[in-house]
Amino acid sequence: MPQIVPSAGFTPPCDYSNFADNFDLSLLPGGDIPTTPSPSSTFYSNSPPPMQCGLKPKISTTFYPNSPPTNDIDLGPDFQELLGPESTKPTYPTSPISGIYLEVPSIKSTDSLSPYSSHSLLSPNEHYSTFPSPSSDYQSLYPNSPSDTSSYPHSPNSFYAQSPDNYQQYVKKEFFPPYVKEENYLSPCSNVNYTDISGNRELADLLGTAIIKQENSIEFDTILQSFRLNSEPAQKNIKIQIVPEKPKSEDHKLLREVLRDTTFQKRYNIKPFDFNLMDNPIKMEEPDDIIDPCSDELSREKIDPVLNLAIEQMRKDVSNTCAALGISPDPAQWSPANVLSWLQWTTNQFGLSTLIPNQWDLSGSNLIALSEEDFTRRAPQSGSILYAQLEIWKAAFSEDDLGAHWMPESASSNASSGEISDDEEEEMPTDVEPNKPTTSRGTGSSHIHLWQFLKELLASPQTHGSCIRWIDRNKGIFKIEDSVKVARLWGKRKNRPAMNYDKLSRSIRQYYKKGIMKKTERSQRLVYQFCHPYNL
DNA sequence: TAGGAGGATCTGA
DNA sequence: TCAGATCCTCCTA
Repeated sequence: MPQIVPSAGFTPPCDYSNFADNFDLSLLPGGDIPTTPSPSSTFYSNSPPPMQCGLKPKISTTFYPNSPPTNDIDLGPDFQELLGPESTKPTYPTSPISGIYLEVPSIKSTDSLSPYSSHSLLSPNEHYSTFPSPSSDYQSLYPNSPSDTSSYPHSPNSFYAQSPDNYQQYVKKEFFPPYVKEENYLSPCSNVNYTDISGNRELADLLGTAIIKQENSIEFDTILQSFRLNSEPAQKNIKIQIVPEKPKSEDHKLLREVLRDTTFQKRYNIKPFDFNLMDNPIKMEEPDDIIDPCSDELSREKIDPVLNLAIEQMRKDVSNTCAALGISPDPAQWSPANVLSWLQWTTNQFGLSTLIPNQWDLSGSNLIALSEEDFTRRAPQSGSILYAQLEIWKAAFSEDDLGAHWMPESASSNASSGEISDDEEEEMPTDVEPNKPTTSRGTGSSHIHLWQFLKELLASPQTHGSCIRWIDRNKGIFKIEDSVKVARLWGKRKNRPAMNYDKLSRSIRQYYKKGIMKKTERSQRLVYQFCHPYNL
C-alpha cells in the first residue's frame, strides 16, 4: 500500500527505523522491480531517471537549489563542504572523494507535475489554491507527497487514507503504483563503503536529510548550516572508500542506516508515512543475520494502530461530508439530486471547472457504474479526479468493513477508544448513520431535518439571505434575520401551517442536547452555531 | 414584548 | 423508537 498519509496533526506511531526494517531496497532504481513510474499516476512521478551503472558509483540527488538548476551547475563551495575539506575541493564532475559526485538533473517538463493527472487522489477538502501552478516553486511540485503536509492544512474532511481492504482494488486500478518513490538514491551499483562515516552521525543525518529533503522542501541552507554547526570537527575524518561489490544483503547499507536514524525526523519534524507493508505484496529485504522471526508480527503491531487511525480518519471524512451534504454514505443510494450535490461539492473542493448538470442527471447507482472514460467524456478536465473521488466513496462505504460501523465523527472518535457511554450513544445524531441513509430525508424531501433545512437556506444567500445568513461560516455561526419568514418556510417544507418561530426555536434548542447545534460563546438573540461536523 | 430556555406531551413515520 | 411539533412556564434583554 501505498502510503497511508495522515492529515496534518496526525502522528502515526511508527518511525523510520520501522520503515527501514520494512523497506525493500530492491525497489531502488536498478533494483529488482522496475521503477519507471506509471504514466497515469502523478504519485512519485518526479523520480529521476534510473541511474546507469557506470564506472563510478554515484549518489544521485535531485535537490533544488535556490536558482534554477542546470546540468552544468557549479555545486559551489557550500555544498562541497559536505563532501570534503576545502583543501580537497573537487572539480565537478571529478570528485577527490573517489567516485562520488552529485548529479543535479534539470527540471522536468511541468506536464508531469500536474496534481490533477489521472488517478491523483487528492484530499477532498484541500483548498485548490494550495495546489501549485506549473510555474510555482519547486517545493510545491509534490502535492501528493506524503510528507508534504505543509501544503495540506488540516481539515476534518481531508482524505489521506483508505481502507486496506480496498488497496488491492486500487493497485489493480493503478491508483497507487506498486513501487516506492525514492528521488534520491544510491545507485545500485554503488560501492560506497560508508562504514567509515558511520561514526559520523551528523553526516549520516545530513545525507539522510538530503534524501528526504526534496520531498519535504527543507531548505538546503538550513541543512548545511546545521551541518556546519554540529559536525565541523568530525567531518575532517570523513573518509569514503570504494570497495568491491557487496552481497545483496549488505547493499544499500547507507540508506538502511539513514532510515534507521530518526534524528533528522525529530529535527525537521518530519512525519513518517506508512506503506501498509502487511498488505503489500512487496517482499521485504532483510539481511540474513538480523532477520527477526517476530519482525512481521512486530511490524504489524506497529502498523495496525496507524491503519486503524487512518481508516477512522477516512470514516470521519466521508461521514462529515455526508452530514454536511445530507446524503447517504452509500453512493449507490444517491438520488440524481444527491449526485449533483456531491459533484458540486467535489468540484468546489478541488476548484474544478463547472460541470454541465444535464450530463450528470443520473442516480447514484448509475453514477458508480460509469467508467473513468465515461467521467472524462462528461468532464474532460476533471473527470479523472471525480472518478477517483467516487472510488474513495465507494471504498469508504464497504458493507463488511465500514457499513456496519459507520458513525459521525463525534461518535467514531469515542468508538476508537471504545468508550461510548449510554448517554453519549443516546445523544449520537442518528441522522447521519450509514445504515440509515439520509437520502430519503435529504434535500428536497419533506423528511428533511431542521438543521439540514437551515443549512439549505444558508447555502442560498441570494434567495434567503434576507431571512437567514452566516455570521461566521467557518465556525458555523449564523443568524436568523427574519424569524417569522424562516418559520414559515420551515412550516411550508414540513407541511405544518401552524409552525412558528417559537416552535422552530424549540426544535433548534433540542439540538443542543444532540450536539448538532450550540449556543454561541457570546449569547446573541437569533444567533446559533452548528457544532462540528455539522458546520461543514 | 420578543426571544431564550427547557419540561412535558403528542404525533407521525 | 425517534425527530419534530406543540404547549407551557419562567426568565432576560
